[in-house]
Amino acid sequence: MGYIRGMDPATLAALAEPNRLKIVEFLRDKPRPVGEIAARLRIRQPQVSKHLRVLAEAGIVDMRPAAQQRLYYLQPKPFQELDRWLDTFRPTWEARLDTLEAFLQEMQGKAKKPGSPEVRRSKT
Amino acid sequence: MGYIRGMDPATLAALAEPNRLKIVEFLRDKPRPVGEIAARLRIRQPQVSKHLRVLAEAGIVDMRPAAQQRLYYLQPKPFQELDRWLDTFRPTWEARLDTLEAFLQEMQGKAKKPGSPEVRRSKT
DNA sequence: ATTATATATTCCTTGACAGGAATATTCCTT
DNA sequence: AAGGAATATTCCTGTCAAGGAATATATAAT
Repeated sequence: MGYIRGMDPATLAALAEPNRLKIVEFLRDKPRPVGEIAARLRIRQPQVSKHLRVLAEAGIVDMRPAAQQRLYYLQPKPFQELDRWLDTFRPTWEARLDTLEAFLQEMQGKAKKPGSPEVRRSKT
Repeated sequence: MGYIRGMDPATLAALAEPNRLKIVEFLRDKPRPVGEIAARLRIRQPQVSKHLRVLAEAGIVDMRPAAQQRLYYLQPKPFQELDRWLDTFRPTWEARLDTLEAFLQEMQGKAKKPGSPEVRRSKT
């Protein structure tokens, strides 16, 4: 653990596995016991338990025992973290084209070769 | 390709690799040539090219040639997609505790669990 | 206590992937 | 045309993660 600042790759890695992503989406509505997840997603129970462990270690889910069952549910924190991370890209989305043009200009001047090549600009 | 609806795991997989995540963050501000990325992140050039290929195949970056250089820049679409996906969880974040409690109630209907915390419903 | 139900863990095998090193390719310069 | 600079690709190797199968653990019911 760590990642005081920035996005934790572990969160993304946990979500990147297709079956785990489906599990997360299945948990979106309400907590679910392991067996129900396995039945719904047609994954064998041991694999579901393993995936849930990975998700839990990433802080994406937590669990509450209920009799022999274990009710798994989502934790908001990783999603909020991901959301905040995405926020840092919004400025880029909008200014992207401008930045590209500006940067191309800048590059051509800054390129350490004298006699800079001609700038190719796409027509609009 | 595919994934008409829902989140594409490939996007997450591409972002999950630590070096690739750093590359993406480095590209946040403006387009960069491969060599600059390699120098800044202290990764060997071939590995950077490979990572960029993965990112490109995931639609996260695109490229524009400038002389012998290749300027890589971010593509907004995957981020927007990720953002929309996150939106589908927002309702859950807020109602999470309620849902949990409600579900536990329902569960307890057939299985009593001792030590269960008192139910506090913020629902008026 | 024994049995049943629900879940977790272990062992094994296989495939994917990341890094290193060397080489190929592309484009510019002279 | 030849050489140089920037980037891409290939081959190799080690590591790690995911699924299958079997088994262990926890809790409940009888």
